Amino acid sequence: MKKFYITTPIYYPSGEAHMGHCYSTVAADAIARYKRARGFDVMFLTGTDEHGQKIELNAQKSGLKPKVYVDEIVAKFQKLWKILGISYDRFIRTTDDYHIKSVQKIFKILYNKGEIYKGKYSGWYCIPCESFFADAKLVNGKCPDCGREVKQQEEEAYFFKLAKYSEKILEFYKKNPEFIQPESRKNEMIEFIKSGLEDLCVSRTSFKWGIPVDFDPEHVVYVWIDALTNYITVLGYDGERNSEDFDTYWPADVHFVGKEIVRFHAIIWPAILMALDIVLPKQIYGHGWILFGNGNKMSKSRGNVVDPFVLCEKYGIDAIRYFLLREIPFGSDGYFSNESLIGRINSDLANDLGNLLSRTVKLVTQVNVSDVSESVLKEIQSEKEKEIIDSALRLANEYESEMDSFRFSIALSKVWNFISLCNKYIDFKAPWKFLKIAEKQIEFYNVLYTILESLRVISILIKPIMPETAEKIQIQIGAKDVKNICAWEDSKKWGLLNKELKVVKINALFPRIDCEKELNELAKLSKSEKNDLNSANSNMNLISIDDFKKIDLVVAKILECKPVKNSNKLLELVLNDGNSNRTVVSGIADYYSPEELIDQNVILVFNLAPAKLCGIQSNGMILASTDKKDKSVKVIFVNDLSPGSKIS
RNA sequence: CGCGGGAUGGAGCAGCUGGUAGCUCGUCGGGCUCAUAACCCGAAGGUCGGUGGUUCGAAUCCGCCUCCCGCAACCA
Repeated sequence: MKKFYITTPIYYPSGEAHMGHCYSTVAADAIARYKRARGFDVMFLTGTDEHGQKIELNAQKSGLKPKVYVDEIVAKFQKLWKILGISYDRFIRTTDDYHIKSVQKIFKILYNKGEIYKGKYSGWYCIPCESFFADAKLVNGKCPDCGREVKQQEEEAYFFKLAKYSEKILEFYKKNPEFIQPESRKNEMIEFIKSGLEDLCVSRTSFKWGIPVDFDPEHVVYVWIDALTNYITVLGYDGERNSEDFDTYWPADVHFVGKEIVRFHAIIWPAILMALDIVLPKQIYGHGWILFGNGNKMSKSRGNVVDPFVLCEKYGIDAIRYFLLREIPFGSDGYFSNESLIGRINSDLANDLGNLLSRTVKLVTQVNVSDVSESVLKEIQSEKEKEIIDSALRLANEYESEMDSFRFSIALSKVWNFISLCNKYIDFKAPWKFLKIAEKQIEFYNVLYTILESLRVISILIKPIMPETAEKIQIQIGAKDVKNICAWEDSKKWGLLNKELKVVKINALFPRIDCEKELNELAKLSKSEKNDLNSANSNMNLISIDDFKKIDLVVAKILECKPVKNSNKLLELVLNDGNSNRTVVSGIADYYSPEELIDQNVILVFNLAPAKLCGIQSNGMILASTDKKDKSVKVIFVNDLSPGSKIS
């Protein structure tokens, strides 16, 4: 049996699962289901990448141990996958015992081979902050966080010899032109490599939440070797002996990843594998992003609910799965809005597909003949039927070739073209005219049998993407419990349905949604969510009067103002605070021209630590507000107060 | 000259190995009544960001320009 190994990225559980996670995962699930249907032995992997400083910090903030903190979030991911019908075969957590052990072994092997060496990471170190900073990050040669002195200091760290693989990787791209998809991302990678790779720092001592390097426990393994190796450790690879799963499924047929992490998968991951003498995965597919709030006023004012739990519950998982894969071409970015979601549900799912099924089933209940023989049917088939049958039989192959290249959107649109053809066919034949004419019953039957068969084909093809809907269709057209008519290959055959038509009328597949009403409801929902959040925050973040007194606020007059070079957001201001002048850089260039600001009095945060922005030192900040209504930024002017006045 | 993506009827997109500009949604008119006010037919609507060039002919190739959006730098 041919195997197919597909993976999603392992997600970082530092926050809730969102639409973006759903996108990669639903896509991978659709392919996994599709390949299984076509007879592949599929291994579909997803999971979570649970180590690192950010998790450590978040856990600390919530007063939890890191593992307890991630356990909670990971459970939510798994719950969401269950709701969405994600048919993963394995779920790896980088905190799983077997993974930890394998990573330690892999690290050691690479070290023994000389692929990893102990080196010195040098940089500017701030002792109180316990942090390293690069040259560019320093402010006046001092710590950007606390403003204190920093020292040039060296820290031990392990490095992976990434640089030496530059040529080999480029060569690999050449030999395997399909390795990085889509094409445009490959060019980016090539450019990146050509600009020069450096060895990669693969251990940290600055935080503890990670897999300890077992022969040097001061260090924890940094994300690269910890996370990327999940694709092989899950199969039982531990660097020493291969496991049965590894032999069966590796190399991966495709890693689905977001475009932001293509680089890690296309450069670092291959280098690690080369160092381990393991063959490389066949393909990295970098899909686009789902974007929200495209400046569309309508959707903004109405609010967008993007909580996948809420949306699945409201519209059903198949609608969401369909929308994600149909609306946005897999390689490009696309916008999500409640409006476009409802639009798709109404026009594609309710009107086209749902209604086709509904009208057909109703008509079938009114036909007065059954068990018409094959030969009689063939005899009365006209050009129109032949056109439908032809298209139906072609459809599966076309669909396959799109799905094999992960072009979900095009694959689906082919199916929907066919659905549209079926609707046209019914209208052309107008079978309802034959309803009460006895001698026309066979023709009546013929039309309906043709559509039922078409629906059977459709249901098979959409099943990987819309499993529930496919099943509902098969029940209604009487195909559910009939053997050997709804497997994948049956989509390439005609006339499999029982000639004795048996339909089951149930509820509409996708009830039409009143768009206006629904959008208002969703807006209310998102509003109440926001309010909950606000009230929660106000309870959590109370500060004392002493905290407030730490901030010195002073009225200052803007004397000069000019744009900052190489920046479209920053303005450089010279302020007089009553005693002296100082420079402040402010990110308000989008909202104010320099002329508007000169001679105005504003509120200055007097004792804010200096910071360097675009190379200019900023001493303090001026107060401004983001308007709740239109999100514009407005500086708070206090022209009736004189410069130097204290605010308390 | 930091890197990259984009500018096509009201909206979202396809076309970009050059040869009468397409799709979906929306709008308007008509048909049908089996169906989830669904379905079918038809129409209006674009000098394909601007400009110069190559060509018999350019949305499609080349030069220049303008504007948008990511990333990077950075919104103190």
